Amino acid sequence: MPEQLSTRYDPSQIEDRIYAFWEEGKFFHPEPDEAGRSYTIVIPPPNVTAQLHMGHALNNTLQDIYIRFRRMQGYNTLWLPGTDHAGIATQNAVERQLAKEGLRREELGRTEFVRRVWEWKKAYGNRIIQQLKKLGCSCDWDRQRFTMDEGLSRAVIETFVRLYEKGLIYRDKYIVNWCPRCRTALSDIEVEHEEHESHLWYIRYPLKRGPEDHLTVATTRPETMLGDSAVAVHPDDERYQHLIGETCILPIVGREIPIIADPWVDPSFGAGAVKVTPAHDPNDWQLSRRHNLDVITVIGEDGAMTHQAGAAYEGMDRFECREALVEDLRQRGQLEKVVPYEHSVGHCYRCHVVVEPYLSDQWYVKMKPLAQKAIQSARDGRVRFHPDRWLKFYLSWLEEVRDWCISRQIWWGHRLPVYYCEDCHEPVVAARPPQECPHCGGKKLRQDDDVLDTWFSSALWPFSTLGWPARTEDLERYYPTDALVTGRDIIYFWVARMVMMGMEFMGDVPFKHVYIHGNILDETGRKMSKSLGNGIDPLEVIEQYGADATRFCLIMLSPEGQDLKLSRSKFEMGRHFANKLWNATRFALLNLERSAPQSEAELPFEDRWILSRLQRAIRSATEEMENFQDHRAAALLYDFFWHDLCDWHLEIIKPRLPQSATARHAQETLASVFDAALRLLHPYMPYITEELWQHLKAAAGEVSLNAAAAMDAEALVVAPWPAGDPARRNEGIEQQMELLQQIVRAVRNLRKEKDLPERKPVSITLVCPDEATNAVIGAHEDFLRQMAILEDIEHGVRAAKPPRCATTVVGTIEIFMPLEGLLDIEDERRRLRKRRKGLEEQIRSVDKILHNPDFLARAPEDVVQQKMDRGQALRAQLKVIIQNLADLE
RNA sequence: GGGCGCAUAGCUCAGUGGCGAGAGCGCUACCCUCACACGGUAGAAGUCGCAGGUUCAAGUCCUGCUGCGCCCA
Repeated sequence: MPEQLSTRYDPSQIEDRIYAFWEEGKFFHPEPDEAGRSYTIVIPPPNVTAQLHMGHALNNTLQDIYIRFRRMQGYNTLWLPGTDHAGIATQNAVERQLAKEGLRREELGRTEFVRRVWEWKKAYGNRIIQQLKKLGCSCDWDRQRFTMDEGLSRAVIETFVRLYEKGLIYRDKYIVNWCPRCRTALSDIEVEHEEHESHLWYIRYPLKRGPEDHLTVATTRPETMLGDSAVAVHPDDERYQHLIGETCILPIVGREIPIIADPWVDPSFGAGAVKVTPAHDPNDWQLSRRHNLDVITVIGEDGAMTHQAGAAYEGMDRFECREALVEDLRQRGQLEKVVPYEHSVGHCYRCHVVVEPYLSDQWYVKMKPLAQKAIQSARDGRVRFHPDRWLKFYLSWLEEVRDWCISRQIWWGHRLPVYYCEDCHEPVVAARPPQECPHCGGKKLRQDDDVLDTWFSSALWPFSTLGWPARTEDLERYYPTDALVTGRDIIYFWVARMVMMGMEFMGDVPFKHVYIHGNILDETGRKMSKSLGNGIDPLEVIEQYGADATRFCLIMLSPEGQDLKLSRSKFEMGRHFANKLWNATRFALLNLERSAPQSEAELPFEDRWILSRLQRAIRSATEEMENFQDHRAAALLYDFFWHDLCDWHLEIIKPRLPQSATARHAQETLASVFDAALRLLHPYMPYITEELWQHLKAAAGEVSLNAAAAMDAEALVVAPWPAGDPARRNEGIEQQMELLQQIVRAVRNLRKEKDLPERKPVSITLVCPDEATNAVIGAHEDFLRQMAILEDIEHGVRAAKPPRCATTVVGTIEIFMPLEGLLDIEDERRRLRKRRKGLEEQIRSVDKILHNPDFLARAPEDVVQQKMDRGQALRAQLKVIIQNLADLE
């Protein structure tokens, strides 16, 4: 009850209790057979290893806002949560833990290691889920999924088998991006390119026919020369015509290798001749297929030199070998020169080690046919991006997509449903382990050791989580989902692949809208990262400022899709607003405690005004939310609540409470405006609004206010979104209020400028331009008296100007404040002259426009009219100022 | 090299061709007034990055340039 509410909002007293209340009430859990259109979001599953960071906080706040908004609008709303097994990242994390025990995974063996990862998952995997709850996320936790769950694993196997049978999955020997640290292949997009300042080494390859002649090749990776099997030049390169078909001697190694011609060679690179290392460069590999060259692997899967690299280098790390080799070449005089060279080097996106091109057998998804459908569905507008510029980004990748390497040489993940016959060595792809080889009938089959890329299972997320391949009620009801909220960095990794898989297996897009939000940066504009240590921990922020403040600030600070520079102090704004919300509602509650007598009188002016303003807020907030303009909706609600409701309405009605002829009206208005305001703010600030709304509901019920009828929902989280009521809009009242507010501000300003005490009542005279305006003033004398702290108000069309007074003008209403002995004539003249100058300048600029015949001829009528009105108003004001100035001369 | 984004008050940012260009923080002055000092009232503060162009009208549209950031090659 109200007296229990402290004067400061303390989130720690409320948040956990409210969250438990929501969970017990099962408010987040929809049933597919319930009425209403559905609204569904699947969470971008955080890595099971993850801890909540600011990016998650923003991402999930946005999702929660849309989910809560739609839930209140009456949709059958599902926010499906879960986590992702994050193959490489999780395996790395568990290996680090083992290392502390002095163990390596190879010592444990695969089965035991995987068991340890599951144990680890059990211990730490739920951490981020708890953190999402802290943030207030209204996910349906009963439907929580994990990519390694039995169901999702079945979906993965099913997908693999079907794609294979369709010819869209194949195995090939090819140069892949290999991370020697993680010891696995990576897909193209898992490699991050960085500019490195390095060197270009020019090496002399002597010719066989006469060692005094040589050919110079340039390379950025000299260590690979140990695996060279040719030197290539462009067929049209005149410098080398005579050498094509000859043989040269590979320095140090002494191997004889051919000089070949191939149009792929860029004659402008280095000296125009390139060394060919088929096992360690994708282009060289292609070239070797065309020219039937030997393939010699000199760098192993661990990044160390193999025995094929020669006894001198075997076992050396690739970079160590580079130095040793360059030194050896130098000593033999075969190093022609070394020039500084900047080039882009690939790094593993998980561990940041330099990626090595590595020849191996891997499994691939043939992307073109799948991409085609994904391109089409976005072009057709069945998938829409917000902001829409990301559509181009999405399309540009899909249009040039290369086949996707999906096999990973790690242990944690979905093992490939591929079996090899030990007799005929043919691969067999099957959902269940086959009893015998379909090719030769052999009984001995061994499953492939590799697991699938984690993103392969993530690509199925929008339907695998709903039960696919089974045709479940959930799948029928909630697929396709409505919105996907994510960051731009995984548009390729995840968004595009989900669309491909959704189109392929469900025959429909996985979501209709993709909302791409910005990234969170630190104060200086750098990405927040663990290694820089510049991150702000959202849980600490929640602790310090409250979850609602955290959420509200993230939304207010991040307009659609823009990055935001964040610092801890920015969250103060949210805390202040939460406190304002708390205290204003507390004020309302205190005044609802006593019941006031019924009244037949008409609803007072200020009540009708705030109800009209509320209507405006409801309509705009709803519209903005429907267009994914959450930050605009948040800003306008902030403005409505703080400025219209607290600064004006609450201040005006104070004297009417607790006892007056219209006290009851004030109560009714308070109850209904706060009810609506709390509903509108609920998606952004769910905890505090739920708490306050529960109090409001109780208080309104106790004094049996009509407004209580609208509060019959069990909880705010499932209360209906405020409905617009155009009948409540009143343009005339809003305009009158605007005028009154201007007068109040003008008087306050005058008082301040004349150094009069703020609380001491003064008297004023208002000279109105017409009777209509005079009537408005007359009707609201009490309003002015109260808000501007006035004693006597003289007003009339011909009201007399008092002697020795300060003057100001609102529109064409003259405001006089008698000062008698206090008036400093010189100061007053200065003030009026300054005002005159300002007005003259404005009139000049308006006149300039109005004197332009083209403007009058071409601008729309209402714009012209508006400008003319403005010119007239300014002139009228100027006239008043000049007259009053003359009075002082 | 190609593409995208950003540049508006001291700071962080809103701004959907037509307003005296706004907010929050900070700053100045005065107020602990019985919802709130996490507050109130009033105020100062801006060649809207630069140069052209389109338009009756440009912070807003177009072109070029500069600076910063991101993506792809």
